[in-house]
Amino acid sequence: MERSTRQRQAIRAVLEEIDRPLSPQEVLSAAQHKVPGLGIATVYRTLKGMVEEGMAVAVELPGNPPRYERSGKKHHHHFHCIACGKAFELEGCPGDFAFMAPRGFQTQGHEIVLYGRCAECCQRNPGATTP
Amino acid sequence: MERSTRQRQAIRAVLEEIDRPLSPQEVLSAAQHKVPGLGIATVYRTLKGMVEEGMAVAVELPGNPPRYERSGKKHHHHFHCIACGKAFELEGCPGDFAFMAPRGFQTQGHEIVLYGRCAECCQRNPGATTP
DNA sequence: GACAAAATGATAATGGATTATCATTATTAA
DNA sequence: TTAATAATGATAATCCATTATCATTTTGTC
Repeated sequence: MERSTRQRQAIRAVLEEIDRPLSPQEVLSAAQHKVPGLGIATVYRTLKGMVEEGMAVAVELPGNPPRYERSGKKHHHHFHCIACGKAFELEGCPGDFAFMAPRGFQTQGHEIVLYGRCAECCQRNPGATTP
Repeated sequence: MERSTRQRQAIRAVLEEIDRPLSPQEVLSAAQHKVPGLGIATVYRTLKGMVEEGMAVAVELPGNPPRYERSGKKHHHHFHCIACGKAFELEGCPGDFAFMAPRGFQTQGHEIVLYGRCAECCQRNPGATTP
């Protein structure tokens, strides 16, 4: 039977509260503020369970192990900071890209990833930013 | 000293001839037609060397180990077939996506990946295709 | 052709992420 | 409360891609 433990509550809360895809390690760090002794194995187990239940989804960014965000959000994409490594959620999507596919190909979906520096990293080491 | 071996010639030829990003295993299979005894270690070694020389670049698709294509192509993106797993090159790019980044973020690049079925896989199991 | 050195191929070793194990702890229903 | 058992945490084990090792082969030079 599914039991409601402090650990699971903490992990679920973290994914509710932090609106960007989190790696298992990031989930661990954040959830340990709520449940100090929390172990990484429990994080993996809980994330896996949440994905199976449809409560969370894995977000795959090129060259990285999966991160996790809560499911149910509307179609969106991500920003990957090359300085701190964090992933962020972007709002909206510029459209359908099926027209890019060669003749005879059947497009079912797409992924867009922006790379650059997040606001925090731009501050830390200033330069041109999105106005 | 850099020596020109049959193995390297074969691996380089494969990347010239096949215009889509290839995994080390795909490179191995293709190059073994030219050099039967070719080993996977040589493929990894040669690909690594080609990237260092700037002759090839790694292509990272979400959730996959790097594939390799020859460098020098103009800005483009990729299509990933969910049926056969092959990656394909797409022509052109619909534009700049920096406007999608939140205020304060500095965008330096972007990646687009289309998912669906390649022409060959559509044929094998027909359905709607790009007209 | 002979030699020195780079390259190869087979495979063991490595590294990082994820999963399994298992003794201990915590939750839930009675 | 208690009993039954699911969940946890520490860590060993696993998995897979990639790299290192090393005896053998091949290349380029004389």
